[in-house]
Amino acid sequence: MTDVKLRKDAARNRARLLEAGREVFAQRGLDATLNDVAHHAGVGVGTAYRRFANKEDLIDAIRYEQDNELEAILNESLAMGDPWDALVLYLEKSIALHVKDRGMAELLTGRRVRPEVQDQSRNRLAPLVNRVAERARDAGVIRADATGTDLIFLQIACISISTVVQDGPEIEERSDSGDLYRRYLWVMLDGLTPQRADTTPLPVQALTTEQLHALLSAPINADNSHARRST
Amino acid sequence: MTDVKLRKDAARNRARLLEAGREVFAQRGLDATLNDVAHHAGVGVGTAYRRFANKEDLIDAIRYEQDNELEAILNESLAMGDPWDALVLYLEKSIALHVKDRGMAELLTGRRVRPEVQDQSRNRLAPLVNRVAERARDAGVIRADATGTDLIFLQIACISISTVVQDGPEIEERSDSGDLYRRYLWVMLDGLTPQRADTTPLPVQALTTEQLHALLSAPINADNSHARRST
DNA sequence: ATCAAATGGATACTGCGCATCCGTATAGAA
DNA sequence: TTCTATACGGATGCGCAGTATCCATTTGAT
Repeated sequence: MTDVKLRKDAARNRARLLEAGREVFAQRGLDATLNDVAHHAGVGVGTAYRRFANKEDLIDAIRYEQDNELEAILNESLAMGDPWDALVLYLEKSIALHVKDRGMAELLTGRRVRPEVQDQSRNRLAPLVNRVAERARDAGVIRADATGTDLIFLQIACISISTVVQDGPEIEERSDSGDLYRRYLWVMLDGLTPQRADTTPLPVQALTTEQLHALLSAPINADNSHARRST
Repeated sequence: MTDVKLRKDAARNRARLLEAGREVFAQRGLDATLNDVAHHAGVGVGTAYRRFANKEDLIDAIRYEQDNELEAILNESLAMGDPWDALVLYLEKSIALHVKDRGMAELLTGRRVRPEVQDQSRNRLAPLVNRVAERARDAGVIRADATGTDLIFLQIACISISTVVQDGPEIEERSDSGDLYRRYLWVMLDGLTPQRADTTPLPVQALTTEQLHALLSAPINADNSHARRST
């Protein structure tokens, strides 16, 4: 991962920048400046640009760390005996992570990254997510047509709700509303339950893992937040 | 609404601009330029700025029209005999509208507007949404603790999912994936069902209408897309 | 002691969205 | 038909924000 060998101070500053990057991006989103990160790290802008050629590089490095955390959650989930509890643990923990980290959320929700990074990330995590879904399905605790991609979209939904809530002001007499997304997480979990599956089949098929991947792998877009093809 | 009296050509251009604004914002989102709208309307930029002092004014005017459409859907829903069908009709139609209109979606999902406009819009629509929820609740087709604000967040969730899907490329051999959000709409509808309500109470209370309103009424932010308080 | 490596931060550059300005054209009243 | 207030078009100026560089100075390693 790290290049060859760095001088002691250089290595220290690199670490500081990574740390600062995580904090700044978590709080202000990926639109934060590399200059911002440098300041937050107590380091000159020049130094920042020598350690990471551009913001994208820093983001890639951070993403690698984040993927480790997600993988840990998935492994913890898969180690559990009860498939339902495993499913719940994964969703709750993964979503909580994204909700606390705006940058991470943007990475999941559409922000384009270098395709190789996207691919690597996916190859590592997707199979685990699929297995979580599979176990729950085989155990009959979720409807038979539920898939791993459903879990992803379910997360996206919850995170989006949380974003809307967080962008607003603190609500009077109820500042704990950062939890609100959990209400809808549980509505959806109830909806995944097999009970009603026979009476109301879902109107649209789930995406396959490949389709989801294709969806999230559009050509990298220098422009950040909300790209859109023009007419 | 319209000022006093406009010269014939001026009135015509105003109408064209409104029309063009709807189209452009629907397609490219509210970040599109007033200059863009002017060109799309086949009108000079100067004309655009004479009819609408700034982009915000144009958006307000458009929003008024959109609220009419939403109100129509709500009335159609409330006129139906079956509360469940009414609920489904409202959600399906309202979400479909937002999915086809990126600007409208941004208006619902966090984009700040002039408080008066926000208030007016809310005072018109919120009671109707609440009534849709109330009817379904009283009929026992959704869990007893479901509220109108739940319907709003459910919409936000679906719209967000759709946004993620749309921002990606067309999926091979399945370009109809614009419907994917409906899969999750129905998962959530199943989740609202009273069946499981007794075994698993939701972990977080719904917001009251007032709380939701407070949430969506942050001080107007000149900056658009994704404002966030800094440290 | 020596020097390659690293540092900091002022600053140039670039691109973009907003809005104005003014010479020209037109509606519509007299 | 004449006349003038109104409207038109679009080139252009302004300001801002993010990116990245440059270079005089300091620091680490041998």
